Amino acid sequence: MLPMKSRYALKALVFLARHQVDGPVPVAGIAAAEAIPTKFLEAILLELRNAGILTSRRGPTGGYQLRVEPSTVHLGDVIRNLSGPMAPLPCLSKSAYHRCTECVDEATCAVRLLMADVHAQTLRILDGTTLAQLVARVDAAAAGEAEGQSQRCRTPDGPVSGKLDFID
Amino acid sequence: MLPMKSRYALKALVFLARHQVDGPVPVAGIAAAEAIPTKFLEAILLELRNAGILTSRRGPTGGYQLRVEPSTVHLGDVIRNLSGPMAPLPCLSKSAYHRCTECVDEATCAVRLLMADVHAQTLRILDGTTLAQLVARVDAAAAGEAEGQSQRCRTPDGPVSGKLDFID
DNA sequence: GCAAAAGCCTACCGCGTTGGTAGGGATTGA
DNA sequence: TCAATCCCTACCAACGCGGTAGGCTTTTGC
Repeated sequence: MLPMKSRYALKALVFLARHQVDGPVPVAGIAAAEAIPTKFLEAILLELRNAGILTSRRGPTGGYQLRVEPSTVHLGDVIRNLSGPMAPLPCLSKSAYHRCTECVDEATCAVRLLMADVHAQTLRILDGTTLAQLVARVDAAAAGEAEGQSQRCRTPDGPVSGKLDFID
Repeated sequence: MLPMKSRYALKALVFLARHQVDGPVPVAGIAAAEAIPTKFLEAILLELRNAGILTSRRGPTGGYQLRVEPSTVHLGDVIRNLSGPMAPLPCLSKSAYHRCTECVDEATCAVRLLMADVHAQTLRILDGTTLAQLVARVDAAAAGEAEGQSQRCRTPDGPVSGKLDFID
């Protein structure tokens, strides 16, 4: 499960990308628009600021604002900054690697071989997608929804999106 | 993070696939070979038995044994049975779907759009890989290791395995 | 210069899940 | 009948998650 912290952060970033021209947006405004607990969001935006993604201004007319272009914000970094490494096994994390105590031989560990693929695909998507691309996809989805789904699957430079039909 | 339950289960299944001909294998034997706490593994194998993947026999010469062919065991099902749905968001799970309370519009939710791809790829790999294939990959890795890595990347009908170089 | 609006900082906390352990009962083969 | 093995119930400590509370600091507008 993706932690609430990361979910809220992504929503807030999309919101801020949309309101770039408006100057600083106060936390309360974002919280209200996206239905996020205000004080919790406060802590999240602070972390994003410390990560260099946002800037802040205090006092009336203050608030948060993107520091960099949406096209340079990689979503994997956002999640990593807020919720730590995404590796499904400690032995697959580069930034926080450590051996699985139970692993007899890492090179031939079945679990590791399997999850390495999962991890690679996850990173390909999350680090390969920027905030700008995500905003574009939301726009496309909104357009498709409004126009009665006439233009489905218009995912720009999009991921596989094949017709998978697995459970869960 | 993949829970220990699922990791242990996968290791045990690979072990059992290797020892199919030996008849039932006692829990203690698997636990010793794979460095898994015995009583914990006991509970796990019981669940796999209730899921129809294993059979058991009691008394001396008893133990656990695969009930079905390794080529019919899909690893996604193993993980689901032991650790529940794998969806990164509740609104992406088919078996345990429920709306995110904070989600204003599900169809245009940025987080959902993004994670849907991640989830699809995860399912493609985990539900698309069988126990038999996993055993084969372990063998291939062991062979490659022994032969001084002369035959790398021989992943049979394998996943992408491109040269990704992301952090974490 | 003062009030109000906003960000910043520290501390705390209930709850559920994870990763087990303990102990014993039920079966079954030698 | 003994011992190995599976089966079942109960319990439990530790940790992370998802917040909440309360106050301090900076800045703007009047």
